[in-house]
Amino acid sequence: MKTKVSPAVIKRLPRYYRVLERLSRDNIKKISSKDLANMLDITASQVRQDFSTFGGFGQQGYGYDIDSLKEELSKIIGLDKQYNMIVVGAGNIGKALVSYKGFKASGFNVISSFDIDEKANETIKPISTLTEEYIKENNVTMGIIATNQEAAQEVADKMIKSGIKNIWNFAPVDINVPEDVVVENIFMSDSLFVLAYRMNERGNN
Amino acid sequence: MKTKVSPAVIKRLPRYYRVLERLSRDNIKKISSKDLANMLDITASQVRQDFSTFGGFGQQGYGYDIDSLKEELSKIIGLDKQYNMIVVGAGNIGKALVSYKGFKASGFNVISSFDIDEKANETIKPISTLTEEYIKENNVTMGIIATNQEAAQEVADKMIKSGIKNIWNFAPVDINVPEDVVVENIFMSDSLFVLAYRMNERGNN
DNA sequence: TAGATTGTTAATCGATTAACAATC
DNA sequence: TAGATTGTTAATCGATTAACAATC
Repeated sequence: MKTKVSPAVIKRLPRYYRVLERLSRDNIKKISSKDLANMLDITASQVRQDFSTFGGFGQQGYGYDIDSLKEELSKIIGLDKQYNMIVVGAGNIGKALVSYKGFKASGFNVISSFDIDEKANETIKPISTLTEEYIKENNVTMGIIATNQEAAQEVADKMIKSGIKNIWNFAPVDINVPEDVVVENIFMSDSLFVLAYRMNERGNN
Repeated sequence: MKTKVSPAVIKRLPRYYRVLERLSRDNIKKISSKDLANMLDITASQVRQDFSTFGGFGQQGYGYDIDSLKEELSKIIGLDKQYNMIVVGAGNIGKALVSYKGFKASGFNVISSFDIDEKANETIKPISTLTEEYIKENNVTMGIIATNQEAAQEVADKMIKSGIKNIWNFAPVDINVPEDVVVENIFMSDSLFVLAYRMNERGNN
């Protein structure tokens, strides 16, 4: 068990988990690093190296027990916990996140939506009601920014002031936060631009 | 000008472009690698190294001219072109992508939506009409998969059969494609899981 | 000219892969 | 037991950073 897990390893954890979930659903009991590596298009060496970071979950001559490996990864990532989240921004992305069932199934609950335009209604609250009290009372630990670029920083500041320390940002801009706040970005247009680059690199019209 | 640009560099191109766009909008004329690096939380050395991959756009003792650097990056990424895209999957994500104005502004046009459930209407076409002829006639070069996990592979196959060689995948599953097809994934839950991991690592409740 | 800052080469750091003894 | 496969150490590869001569 290392004290500091490398970012490269952390980024692979969800991918391992995703594959293990499928194998488990298909009632497969064990898998070798070689076979798992093949499924993920990486090397067996890397699979073993990665898992050994957390102590090693395999058995020589046998491989890895899928259910217990999945269980271990689930704990490592923190999927054995519940997360209450709020989303700010009631555009299409915001709505998509609220209605998507997959996150809820993993313990991520979007408990309410806010919007900067004070178009309050039953489902969307005005942002003025996003307060420290609200965050505490509802045990909110994650905030989702689904606003446009312009509003993102302001919304982040408001979240942080209310006590949120973990932010999932969908606005296409880097936000500045104090050191103790964690931000994870989904920059869709960055991904689209990379697709365009790779398309042109290959002449894939 | 290197023949093969490293993935790490490619991934940074959209970020450079994003910052340069803002600077240009703010009417700033020049910037040094040092200042640009500061804005992106990377080193000045990396900025210069990255740009020199493409030939070097700066001037000693001066820095980089923002507008011309932005122009160069735009060409490198391929933002001087238009891209016609179709999206398959008319759930929330699909709808969000269709309605988002930001992509269109960069030359990415979602020209139509399809759905596997043949709930055809004026805006959403039945997937049976996604044919080679349609793709050719409408000059479609990118396909977006916004279906659930189960349908993703089938949709990818159909896209490829119709002649699409570039896929932007939002379904939470790796899809298998021939060598000449480019796939760029947005795995939202992977990002959320990484956020959870980092939150727990820091005890950020 | 003198100061600033690039582009590039060399050094360092981190991540991936190979190899193999340990052992189920 | 013999074959399979792990966990780990060492070697390689790739990416980042440092340093500095070139030059605007």
